[in-house]
Amino acid sequence: MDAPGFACGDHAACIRGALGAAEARCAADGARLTPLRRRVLEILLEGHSAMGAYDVLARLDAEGLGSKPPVAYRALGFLVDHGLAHRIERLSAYVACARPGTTHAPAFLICRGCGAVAETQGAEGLSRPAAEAGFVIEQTVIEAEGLCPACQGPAA
Amino acid sequence: MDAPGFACGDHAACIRGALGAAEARCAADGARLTPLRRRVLEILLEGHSAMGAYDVLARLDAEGLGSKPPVAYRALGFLVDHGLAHRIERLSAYVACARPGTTHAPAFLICRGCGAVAETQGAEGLSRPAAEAGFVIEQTVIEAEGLCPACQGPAA
DNA sequence: TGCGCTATGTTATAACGTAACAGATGGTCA
DNA sequence: TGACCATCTGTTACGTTATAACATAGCGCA
Repeated sequence: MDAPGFACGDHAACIRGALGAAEARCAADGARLTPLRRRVLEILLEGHSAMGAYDVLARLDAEGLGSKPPVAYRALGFLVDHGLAHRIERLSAYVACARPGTTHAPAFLICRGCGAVAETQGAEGLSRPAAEAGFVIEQTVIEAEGLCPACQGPAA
Repeated sequence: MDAPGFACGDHAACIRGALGAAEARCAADGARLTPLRRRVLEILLEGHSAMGAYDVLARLDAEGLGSKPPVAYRALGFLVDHGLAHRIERLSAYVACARPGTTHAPAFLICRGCGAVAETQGAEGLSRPAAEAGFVIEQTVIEAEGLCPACQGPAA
């Protein structure tokens, strides 16, 4: 996936790279990328857009890997905790991280036409007002909803 | 309520002012601030922090104004549509707008200690990456979670 | 072997949200 | 005045999202 873009040139390579980075990250953290967790990450990567926890769960169920909500939520929680996936609050959904391995405050562009989600650099305009209010930021949610290039031409 | 702050000097005055501004805004929009909608706005203003739709509904129910979810969700939807309240995605909750009457892309500072929510100016750092990606922004969600000044001293 | 840790499996339920239809209210216009 | 229309409110029923709590399994190691 390109930096702030909606297209990745080679999706198979994109997935392989992300999985490799995820393994490196887990090794560095002393965390275990178990088969279940790895499969959930793959499912998110394959979709290349945000998926609801129950969508992921349906995939797991079809593969015999689990059928109850906590299975999906725990795996997703693990991925989010380790920076391998992000939760999109606006959609109550999850996406694979486009930049695993780097600590970041990501921002997301969400297309309401096709549902694609692009990850970009976190616009840190919040620092100044937070400092003025004496507020200490721990996490940020920065999401924009609109139309991606492909969905702008035809009337939505 | 002060601009980016967590305290309002005089809450009763703060509520009166917000209600007045809401009435002006509805008049300008040709929208009707019915007793139910007005009461929901008052409930949000009294709390001075984010409330879940079901918390609002419980208040309405106690006052005999409605007991079913759609009653609360419709009133909250009206307030959000007219810029009189905002939805905080991170909390699945709602706050009264601190700046009714002005069109804005608000940002929020959410204290995880006391639950207070401060509204600040929308940090528009998203414009540049969006433009680079050819993305047209329609709405933004900009929220930071952390600790307000009052909750930083004592260990959380 | 038995302990302790982490991960996974399962039950049950809580919390959040909405589609669809029914009734009430108030304005307008022939 | 009365028919009509639009909007708001009331209600049923259900769908979606999420988590607490407890049970089971596997693994390393003293």
